[in-house]
Amino acid sequence: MSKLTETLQKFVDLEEKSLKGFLEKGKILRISKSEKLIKAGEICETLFFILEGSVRSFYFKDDKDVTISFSLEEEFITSMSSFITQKPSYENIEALEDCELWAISHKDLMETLARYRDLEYVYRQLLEEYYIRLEEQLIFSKFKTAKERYLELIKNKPKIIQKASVGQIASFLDMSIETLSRIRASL
Amino acid sequence: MSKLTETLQKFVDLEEKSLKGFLEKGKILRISKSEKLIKAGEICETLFFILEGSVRSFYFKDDKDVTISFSLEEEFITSMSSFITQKPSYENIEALEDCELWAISHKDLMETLARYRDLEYVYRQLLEEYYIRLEEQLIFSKFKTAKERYLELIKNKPKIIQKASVGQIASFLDMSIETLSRIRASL
DNA sequence: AAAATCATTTGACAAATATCAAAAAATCAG
DNA sequence: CTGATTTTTTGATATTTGTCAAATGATTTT
Repeated sequence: MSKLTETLQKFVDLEEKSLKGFLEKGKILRISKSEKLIKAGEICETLFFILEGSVRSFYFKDDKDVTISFSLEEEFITSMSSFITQKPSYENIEALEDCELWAISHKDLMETLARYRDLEYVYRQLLEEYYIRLEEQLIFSKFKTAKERYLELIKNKPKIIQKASVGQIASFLDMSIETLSRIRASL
Repeated sequence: MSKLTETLQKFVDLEEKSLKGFLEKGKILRISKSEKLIKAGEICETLFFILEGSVRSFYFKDDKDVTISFSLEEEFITSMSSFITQKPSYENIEALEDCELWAISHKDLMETLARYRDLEYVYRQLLEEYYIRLEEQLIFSKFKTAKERYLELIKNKPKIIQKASVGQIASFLDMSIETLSRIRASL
């Protein structure tokens, strides 16, 4: 749990009561490999923080599933667009391995943010951080070749290589399974 | 200026003094076609709102410039990562045509957000909106073919077709000038 | 352990797009 | 207006990556 506290305190020291108010609104939950946190078509009511484990977010394109992101320990994860708009999600999120998560409902989060000014400030900074990351991902996908994208993934999230299947990684990197297999063979 | 007010009020009715406090921190500025709002290498100190005109954001890849986004009237624009982190920008932003902008400095914005709670809330919602848009763009670029990406641009931002050059649009859509030219010929 | 299922690799070929070169069209300067 | 420059289009070819099919390897089930 201190992982969550540390992540929150990265930006500013929160007052004790804000931190406490926030933490006690959440629940710990454990899910096992392949279980879904969020299902396409449903409204995403929950923001998760990964205490242990890793998850994968994906869409369906025709019949195949296409990976959008991988998230590891100490990251917040939700179907952002569904969580924010409270409309049905297009995205699925599933556990890549057994996970321990901290979870807070949309309603509780909104109430907590409204109550504690310093928490609202932290939430804003989190949003900013996530925005920048997404922007980096977009630019990265524009500028790099298939091989460079793979090498970059190894550098940034090496753990993913062990935890996700070739198919999941390939769709994340926007290439076919075969192309990824050939890139790996060439290294 | 009421365009800016409307955009802010889209989320919640701001108190009169918050709105006033915010608006009077900004300045109106006019720039002519091709002038730069933000230059790569410099720290981006300003958040702009486009009252009239349109702008283009781009990076340099080797020697060529690659368009990252187009922004039209009634949108906020800045080099988000530089503005947020206050580190040098990798991004350039230039006017596609003569523009009228509203501009607020990072320092003034931060002070204003700290002073007016309801403004901070609006800023958060703006961030959320921009996040969702970026996410859509990322997914969109993953799922569509060259032709579909062009048709989507026509649907979403038809004005851009008139205002930007073929080269600018091609790099935005992640294809060569020649491919774009052929797609246009085939319609 | 053998059979069955699933995931990954390899090969042959096809499709999409990029690159290079040149022609045509549009824009600009004097 | 006219020649010069730039932008866009068109054509020929090369490259990258995808698709399909088969082979190999790994994992699970009985």
